[in-house]
Amino acid sequence: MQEAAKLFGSQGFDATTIRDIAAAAGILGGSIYYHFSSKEDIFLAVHSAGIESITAAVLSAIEGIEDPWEQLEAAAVAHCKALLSSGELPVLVSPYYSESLKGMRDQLIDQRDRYDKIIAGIVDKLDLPPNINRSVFRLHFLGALNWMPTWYRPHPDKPPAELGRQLVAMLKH
Amino acid sequence: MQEAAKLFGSQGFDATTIRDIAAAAGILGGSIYYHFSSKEDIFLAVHSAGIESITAAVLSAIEGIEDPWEQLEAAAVAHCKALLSSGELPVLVSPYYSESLKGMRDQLIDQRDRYDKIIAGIVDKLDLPPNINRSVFRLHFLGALNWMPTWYRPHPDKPPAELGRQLVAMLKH
Amino acid sequence: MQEAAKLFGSQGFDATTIRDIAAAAGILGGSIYYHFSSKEDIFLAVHSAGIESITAAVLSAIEGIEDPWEQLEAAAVAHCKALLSSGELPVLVSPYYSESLKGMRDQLIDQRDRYDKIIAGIVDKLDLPPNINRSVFRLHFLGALNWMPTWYRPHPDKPPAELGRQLVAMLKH
Amino acid sequence: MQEAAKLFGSQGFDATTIRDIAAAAGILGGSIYYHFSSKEDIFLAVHSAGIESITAAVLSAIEGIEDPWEQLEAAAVAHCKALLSSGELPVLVSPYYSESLKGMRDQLIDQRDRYDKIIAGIVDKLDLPPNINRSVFRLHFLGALNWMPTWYRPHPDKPPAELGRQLVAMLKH
DNA sequence: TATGAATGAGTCTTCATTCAT
DNA sequence: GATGAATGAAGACTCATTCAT
Repeated sequence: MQEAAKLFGSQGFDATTIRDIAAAAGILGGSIYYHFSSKEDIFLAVHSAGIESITAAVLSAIEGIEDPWEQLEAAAVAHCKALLSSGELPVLVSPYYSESLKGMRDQLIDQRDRYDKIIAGIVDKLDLPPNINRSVFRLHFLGALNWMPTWYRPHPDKPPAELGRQLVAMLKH
Repeated sequence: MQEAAKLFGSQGFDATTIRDIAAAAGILGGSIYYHFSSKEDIFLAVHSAGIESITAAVLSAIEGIEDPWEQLEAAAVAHCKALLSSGELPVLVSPYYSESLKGMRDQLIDQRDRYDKIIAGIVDKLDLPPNINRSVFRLHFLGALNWMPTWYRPHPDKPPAELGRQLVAMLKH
Repeated sequence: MQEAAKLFGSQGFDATTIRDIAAAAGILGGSIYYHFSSKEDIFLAVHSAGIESITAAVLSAIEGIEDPWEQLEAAAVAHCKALLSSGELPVLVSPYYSESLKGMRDQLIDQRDRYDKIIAGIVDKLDLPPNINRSVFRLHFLGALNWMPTWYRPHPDKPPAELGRQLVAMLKH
Repeated sequence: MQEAAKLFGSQGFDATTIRDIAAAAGILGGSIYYHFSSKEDIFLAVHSAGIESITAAVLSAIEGIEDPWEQLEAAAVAHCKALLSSGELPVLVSPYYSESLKGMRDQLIDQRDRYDKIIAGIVDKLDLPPNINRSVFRLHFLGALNWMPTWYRPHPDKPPAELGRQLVAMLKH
């Protein structure tokens, strides 16, 4: 599953083949089916574990922090680290960009739901101008974060954590 | 090309087949190759046209506006409209999520470059606290925008334009 | 037809496309069908012209020569020149190597027949040991000649004519 | 591979489809790719085995023979038998007649090289008039032999072996 | 005579999946 | 638990051929 996470995370669902995953795990394609019943099954498992891990990282990061803005910053930083410091990067793809993923759409959304709620909880406590819709705020906040893998290339001056801090600085009034 | 744009935009590159595109255009698969020499070729053409259209929309939206924040808002609104009001929606996918797209990465980035520069021009004139990195600002701004197709479902209360306005409201100090 | 001869001669029947030929002739694929009714048709025409030209070359080369061995040498030299000094090289492929050509087999053989008879006429007059079968002699003679394009690369020390002379020197007792 | 050899040998590379080969082997098209990674791969394997088999046949045929002309005859006979008595006929096609084969040209020539050297060794020891170039001699000798599949049809009066004997008789002074 | 556009069958190749061993 | 071998559907792409203009 670690190997699968790496592959799905770096190549996407369609471009990752069962044989890729098997090879990375040191077995043959067919053997995968002893452990999982389908490619979607693997993806769901990997996705779930990814969400789990990012959720745990965020929860532990905001623990003990009172101020909502500071919580948001801690969450952003944790999210960035989990997403960008590859290794076994959490799959956080959008069902939007792949027809194949659409079949799993509902399950994927379910898995992500708990994480979304945690962020929503923080956003709710934020001191925001009345014209700001908190739901849209959350979606744009997560959107900016999730788009990062698109452009981010490791660089000493801009560590993942810094990108999270900057985002919150941009948003905090 | 309009049909191809719709399909690429809604299903992604891998999941869109040449036959899908041909069928949508009312011809057969093989006939596509009279007009384009490969699937990548079609994508590049569609992507280029998409960028072109969104660029034109933004340029015309900010024309005559002096205040940078107002420009940013106009740009965000134009971007949202172009991206979300389907019809001939501009393909603005991320090469990150598809191995196949990675082969075109450089060309895709080249095409997007001019648009990026326009946004960068606006961001440069913005009155921002010194601790904000303008480059990161631009990337998060565009990231939030580009992630929208992931979650947006048409709804009378939240027209595309409103999402753009909200984003700028969130960022403006 | 000159262009078609060059292409068929250098790439073979299967690898030469109607569009290749058309492009070489400065027109478009479809336009070919005003002049020929099929690809096979073109090939047959080109093949026929090729045989015609090699036949003419050989006939004119042996004209006025009395001695059969000298005739054979003149024929070999003419054959080599026609086959190897490209330009519009005569197509002399073997229906053996291409399933597609097999459909035309009989017609191809008919066309080649007259040329074969000329060589057979020369071989008949040759002073040969009684254990040599003249028919096999002719076939091996032509076989060696026709295989040349396989290995021959233009070289000042070994001009096409010399290869023909050598072959006859090898055979003459 | 035996089936592939037969097909490549009788129809050529282009006209032999993967499905042909698979069907002859009693499996489906896709299954081929478990054993070979491409059509060229199969051809190379078959060609190599063909050369190997003809080489072995010739080596064993000339073993124990001292006289070079007798060696040449033994070699010619072995070559003819291997080439014409189908069964698992060695592919010995010419890269000249197929554009597709040209891509493999160098590898094909490499494979054939060892065999060429064996024949060259025999030709070197031959008692030949000084005006005969031994390299050209070898090429014409092999040319006549390799062209045989073009015209040979099994016939009790002219068994493959006899054709080899005749060729050497024609050449021996 | 030539063009532009389309057809449709066919080609190689890929890949998730199955299953007997 | 794993392997080797196969399946079969699907995909991109090619190309001879057709035909209205």
